[in-house]
Amino acid sequence: MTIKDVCEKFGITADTLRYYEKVGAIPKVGRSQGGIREYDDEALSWVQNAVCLRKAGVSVEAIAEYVRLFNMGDETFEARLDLLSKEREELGKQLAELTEAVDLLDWKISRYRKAVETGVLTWDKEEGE
Amino acid sequence: MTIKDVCEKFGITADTLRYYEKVGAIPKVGRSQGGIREYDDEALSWVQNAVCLRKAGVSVEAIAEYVRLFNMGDETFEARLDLLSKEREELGKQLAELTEAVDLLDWKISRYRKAVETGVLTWDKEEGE
DNA sequence: GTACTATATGGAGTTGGCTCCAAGTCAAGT
DNA sequence: ACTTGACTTGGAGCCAACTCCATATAGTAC
Repeated sequence: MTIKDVCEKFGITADTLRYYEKVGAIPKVGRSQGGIREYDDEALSWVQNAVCLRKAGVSVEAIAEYVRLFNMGDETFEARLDLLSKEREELGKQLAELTEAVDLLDWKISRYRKAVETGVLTWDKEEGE
Repeated sequence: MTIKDVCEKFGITADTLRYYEKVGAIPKVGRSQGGIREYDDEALSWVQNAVCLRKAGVSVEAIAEYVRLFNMGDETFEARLDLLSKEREELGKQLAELTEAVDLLDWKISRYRKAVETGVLTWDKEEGE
């Protein structure tokens, strides 16, 4: 699979993909004789991992650290577990903050729907809503 | 309430608070004769709004746009509703991506717990887990 | 009033994560 | 073989959101 295919598959640019490889967020990708990247299934699953975690806000640095530990072999199971656990904890916090913001927005939106309807904006909670 | 109190209350720096005011993510805060910021309840709720939305990843620019519309008065109910709805939609996507990443991490963590226990890392789903 | 700490301002600097560019190489079509 | 378009590299540039700094003024304790 070429870099272009991978880009399309994951909705990211070739530059981003090369950048991830450069900083180690994915392991080195195999090349053709000509030096062109060829993504196999394993490479793809690394890309998927990186893209998924990045979308959730995990830093490129943390992802790269995981890859580094992975490449060091079986001695690093615990270190990897620690790393993943810490990141998981962060995402838990992030999830709580996101939920809070969603609630805030939903509340405001409900008030503005009413305001658009009635011409008056109120922040009072009313009965029967 | 002084800027320091507000910082402590929300866990952000004074610089950030001044920055939010400068770019309009919160309305101008009242000052003492000497020019020192004095946050009243209304100012506090604007700060809370900004902090909550920022933590969820809403851009400073979007928050400032909301404040701008707010200051324009009742003519902008619909514009504000549109803005909030769009941001709400973004947060919905973000929530889905975050949840996906959490699931990924939880799965990996479960595998690594087993690996630390047994010395062998496997990615096979097993019966009875 | 003096000393000391907090705050104000404008503007420069930093960081993370891309994003773009130049110059060159590779691959596919004709 | 030649053209055209995709891919390569190293490195520069960009943007959002802070973060830091220098200098000056305000408030507080004694």
